[in-house]
Amino acid sequence: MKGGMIIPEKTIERLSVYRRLLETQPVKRGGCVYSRQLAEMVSGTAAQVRRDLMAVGVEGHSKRGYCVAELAEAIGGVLDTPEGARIILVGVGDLGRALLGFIKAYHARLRLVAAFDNDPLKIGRVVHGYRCQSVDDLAGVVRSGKVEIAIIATPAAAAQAVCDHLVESGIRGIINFAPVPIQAPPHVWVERADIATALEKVACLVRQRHEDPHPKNVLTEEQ
Amino acid sequence: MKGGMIIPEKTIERLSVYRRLLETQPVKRGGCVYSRQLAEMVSGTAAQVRRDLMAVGVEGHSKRGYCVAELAEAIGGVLDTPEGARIILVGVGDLGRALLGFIKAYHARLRLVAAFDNDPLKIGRVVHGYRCQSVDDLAGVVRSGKVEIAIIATPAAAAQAVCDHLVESGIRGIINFAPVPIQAPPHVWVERADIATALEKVACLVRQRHEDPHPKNVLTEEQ
DNA sequence: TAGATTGTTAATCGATTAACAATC
DNA sequence: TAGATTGTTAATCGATTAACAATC
Repeated sequence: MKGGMIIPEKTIERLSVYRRLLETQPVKRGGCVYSRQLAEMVSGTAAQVRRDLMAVGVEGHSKRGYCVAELAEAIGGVLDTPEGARIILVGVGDLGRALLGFIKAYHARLRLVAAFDNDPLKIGRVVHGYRCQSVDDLAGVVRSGKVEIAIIATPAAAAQAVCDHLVESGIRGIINFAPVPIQAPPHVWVERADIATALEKVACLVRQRHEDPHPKNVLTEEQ
Repeated sequence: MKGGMIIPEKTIERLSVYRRLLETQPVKRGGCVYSRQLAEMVSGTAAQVRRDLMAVGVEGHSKRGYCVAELAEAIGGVLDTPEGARIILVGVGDLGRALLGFIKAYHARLRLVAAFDNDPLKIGRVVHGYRCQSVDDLAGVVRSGKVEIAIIATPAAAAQAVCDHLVESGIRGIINFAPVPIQAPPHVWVERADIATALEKVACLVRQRHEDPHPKNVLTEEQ
């Protein structure tokens, strides 16, 4: 990949998935994969896989495909912060607990700096090896710990206020699991992770498809 | 909305968000909202909101905007299954527990038919009011309970096998929280809900933007 | 009326897919 | 060589945004 250019959002998502597959699949003979094989694993097309891999700057071989080890390393060069991204979690309920488990599993690439809650019963308790702190300490920790990313796993009612504090403290990216949209300035990337919407979406799509096996798009229907 | 047509995926996602905002925001004076106001709440454009609302078949008023109550009801007509979508959960770990909490909060629109795990210590236990059953009963429950949607919240290693059982039992939609892609036939809608990818994506995007404040797209760069 | 908003079409933008010369 | 695959450009597709007549 040439320097100073950005990789499309969707490509980044797929690169993350490709790498996890490369790391967990049993090693292919010769340690190589074809774009066609990766495509099959993600239910995509070989052309798309090759286009995605263009962005990471690895070279394939017309006979052998791509070297698995080299590919995984090159994707890491695109996705990873060398020392691991510095991250905090706000909201240590059931979902927060689950997220701490995820982060722990990815400890090589993600550094959890702190976890926060406003419930006095939770403050001081240790979850998945991380101690829960008071949200009153949030701004200080974000600033002094050079935290780049925050996960909001609070109830809907608290999300915007937490977001505002994070932005003010210099956060750069937020992953929002609260079932409500939050507003942040354009220099802060907000990733929606809205479970309620995902559930409603699938329920609706499944019903749409059931009721009409060959539906047309409402906005582009031909007469 | 005219019958027999499908609504774009992205529009469905936004309709879900609009409705939740309409239901939770303090009622505007006169019980009306403008497309511009909804747009601001979701950090979108007024044109997009109006285009989305075209699909639900409500009429706005050039002086008053849209009637909140009427709009929320009309969105429900598009999104909701009248009796609530029939859903199951597979995997009652931390994440599964959190999801049961979410589903409980949406009990009017989602009917949890059952929750499953393969851990003998969990089977029989009650979580958020739902009793955990053995995965051995999965196929039978899906078939006899006419379950449309399943949530996979298992470890990565179990996801594909669970998916296969679900598909065989006649499931119509799957939301996959396991950090691995699953393969299903085209008549089954699979929605990715990959937390590991979301974390890696935001970490990468935040870094990209930091290193180059005015980046170009790697694939469409002009010379 | 003047001004703001809706409903809708056309233009733009970005992402996916098709196609194919170059390679082994 | 013949055949499959890569790397890349052009074509297609779908989603977003701009524009504007109709409305109140």
